[in-house]
Amino acid sequence: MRILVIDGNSVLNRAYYGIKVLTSSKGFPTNAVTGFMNVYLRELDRLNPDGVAVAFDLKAPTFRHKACDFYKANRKGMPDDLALQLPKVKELLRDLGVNILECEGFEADDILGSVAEVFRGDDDEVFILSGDRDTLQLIGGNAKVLLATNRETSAYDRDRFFEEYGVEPLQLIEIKALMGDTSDNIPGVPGIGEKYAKSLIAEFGTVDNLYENLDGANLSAGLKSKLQNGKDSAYQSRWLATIVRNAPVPKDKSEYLLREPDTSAAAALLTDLDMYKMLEKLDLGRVPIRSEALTPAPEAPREVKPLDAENIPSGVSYFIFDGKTLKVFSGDAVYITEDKAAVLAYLSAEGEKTAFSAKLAYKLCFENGAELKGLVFICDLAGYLLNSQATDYTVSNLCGSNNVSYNQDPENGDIFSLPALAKKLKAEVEEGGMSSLLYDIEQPLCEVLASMEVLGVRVDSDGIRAFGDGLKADIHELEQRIYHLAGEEFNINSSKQLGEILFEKLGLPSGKKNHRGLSTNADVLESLVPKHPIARDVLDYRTLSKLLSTYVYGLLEEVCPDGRVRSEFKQTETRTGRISSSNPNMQNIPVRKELGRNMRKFFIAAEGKTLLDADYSQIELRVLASMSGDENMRSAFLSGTDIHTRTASQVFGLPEDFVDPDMRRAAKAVNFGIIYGIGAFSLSKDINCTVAEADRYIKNYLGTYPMIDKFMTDTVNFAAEHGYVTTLFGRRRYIPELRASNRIMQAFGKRAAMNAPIQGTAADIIKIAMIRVYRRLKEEKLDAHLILQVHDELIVESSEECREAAARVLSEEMQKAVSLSVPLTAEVNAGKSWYEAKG
DNA sequence: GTGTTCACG
DNA sequence: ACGTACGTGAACACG
Repeated sequence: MRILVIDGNSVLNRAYYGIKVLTSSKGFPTNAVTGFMNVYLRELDRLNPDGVAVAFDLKAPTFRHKACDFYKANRKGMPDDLALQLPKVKELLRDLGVNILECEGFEADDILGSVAEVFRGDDDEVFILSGDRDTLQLIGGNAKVLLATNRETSAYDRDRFFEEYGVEPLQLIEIKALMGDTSDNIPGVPGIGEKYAKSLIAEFGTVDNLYENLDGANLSAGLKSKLQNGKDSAYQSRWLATIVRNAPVPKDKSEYLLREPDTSAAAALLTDLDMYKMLEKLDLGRVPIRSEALTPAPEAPREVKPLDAENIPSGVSYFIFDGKTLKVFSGDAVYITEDKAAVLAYLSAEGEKTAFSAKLAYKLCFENGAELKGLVFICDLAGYLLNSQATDYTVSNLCGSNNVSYNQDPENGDIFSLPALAKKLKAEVEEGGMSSLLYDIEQPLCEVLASMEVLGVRVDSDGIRAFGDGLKADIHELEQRIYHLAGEEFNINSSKQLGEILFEKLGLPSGKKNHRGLSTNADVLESLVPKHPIARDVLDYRTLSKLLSTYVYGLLEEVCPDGRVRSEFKQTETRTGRISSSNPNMQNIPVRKELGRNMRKFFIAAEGKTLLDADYSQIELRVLASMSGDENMRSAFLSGTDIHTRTASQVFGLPEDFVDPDMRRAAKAVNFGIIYGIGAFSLSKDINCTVAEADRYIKNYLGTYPMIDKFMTDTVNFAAEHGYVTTLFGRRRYIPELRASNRIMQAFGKRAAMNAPIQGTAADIIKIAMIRVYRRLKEEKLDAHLILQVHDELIVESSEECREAAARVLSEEMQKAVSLSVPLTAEVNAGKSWYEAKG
């Protein structure tokens, strides 16, 4: 039979270090479990074995059959967040019917070797899966080793091994005896490294043979004495490196067969860990979950019937609308229709409605002059508030992460589950203090975004095409110049090929490395400008081709037949509470450099209309001033002077008149850095100074604004204690990274913790402003409509007549959206195009 | 499908 | 000795 034997500890360990951060919504680490299962399932699928066994070290393997005191004495203990996952993997494997082997006094690799001994029959095939190259010594006979990395697995048989090592698999032990292995605390012979070890064993075959013939061997005197002195260590190391094959594993082959899985238990465990992808991979998505903690699923309704426009369910109802099919749960029946008239009749009828998601319903209503009535609860938005870091919000995912049992009906499980889910979400949102955030901000905003998506923005396609033609000509010219300078034609877009030209052929100095080669990013190219003319050309080429492919071609593809583009504004996408924009992304249209800024000339108002552009001035810094309560920063904003000049003046201790542009630039960089959770290294790169200088700037800054310093410290402490941070309006962001064992990860968590309350509060504020602007334009019956949002900027398309009134609405509603301890200011400009209106 | 690069706030 | 600002989306190359 064919058997797969896995070194559980080693594969789990690789998985843990291979995947960065992955946790359940409750913060339980799942990176190792996920990585392990991915590797396991990949191999299971590929090999289709009859039997599987997973070997683990027993809990306290301080000494084993090899009674050496130092053995693994200083091997570092498992990180906590890996140790937590070990029992989960075992439990999951048991649930899936996989045999787990643990033997007192033996390590996992000894078990592998022992199992291989059991399967030595002519009809047997053994595949040993491990992340550890030590295991390669087990190759032989009918045993192959699969060496697992996170990305792929490479299979080693005897020939492949010989090709790579030049010796037989068993001789790996002899090599180790000489060279040792620091990760396993095998000493080897002092002074003998990999190179000598390999060549000595290639020549002598074994350690024994080497020592027997040492005297007459043709080796240098130094080498000989090293070997002579290290003889004891060599034999001890040889012993340590040997995987034993006599662990007490089952001798009966049938014991290794896969057992019947307990799918219910596996599904419950995966659900608890928020591992929904895995649930689907294992095809357990519809398995009923046994758990007393779950909110019971509603009884399946008695009937499923078509929805009739003449006979709409009234009263309390729940609906799911995907743009085409409408499913309504009301009373004890489910109604289904794809008929637009019936959908509109339902949506515009009275009655208390709960939606899974509502934007598509709003859009349908807008497009047909109907009104969506009675909507009181939107589930996906509630789910987003409870955990903004999920990747997608589906009924089954939300049920899973909120302990609601998902109805297993293959056709209508979603709609059947909705009432219980909504009830639970509502309670959770309230519990989290986010009711107002949901009912006063997110839910009303949904209608605003739907309206913006339906309206879209007019573009000048001919203008874009003409601009693109100009770019094309310039790009062609640059291409020719670059090929000439390089002495050959190559794909400039390929950083690999470009790197070869720059760093190998032209011999230019390379800067940073990324793990795929040498970086060719703008920073590196900029540093090469004084050294070679090709650098400038490549930079220009990059700028132009970015404009052409992303903006010119990308945008033209998105233009609707009526000459407008309709971006999608996603409300459950970002972890901070911002909205995102896609197809096309209207939030990253060029503006900083003049060439790109020209793109904005092609976003125009419709005939007889004008664009109004309003943007908040320094909203994030004002939020920080207000939330931290720093008097110095507050008074800076109250004084009304330029904030960066003011900061420079205070940090450098000079009157504002004495602040030169460099000082202002530095102050500005620190102001931004503070918002992002500053580090001296990055600041120094940003303003081109030494790390020590940057460090001093930061210290001066925090000394000048002591309450900002305290606010940041308090925020990180709160996050460490509670696992999340909040905005002024109670929006949460969970920061599981703070619990990671990895320092780099933790540092990232700290920065994210410092940034989220600021970025998130600013996001909350502009959302409030959007709702108020939308409502007031409607109340005042102005021919003016919100069409775009770019984080701190709102754009309204208005008739010429309503222009003044609409501008007033924008400015007033943005400024008074919320009352902070510093004023919020917004500037409004008008123009025929976005370029003009931007001021 | 992932990584690199670069556009925005 | 590490790798270094926060949050996004799109195009392209490459395996």
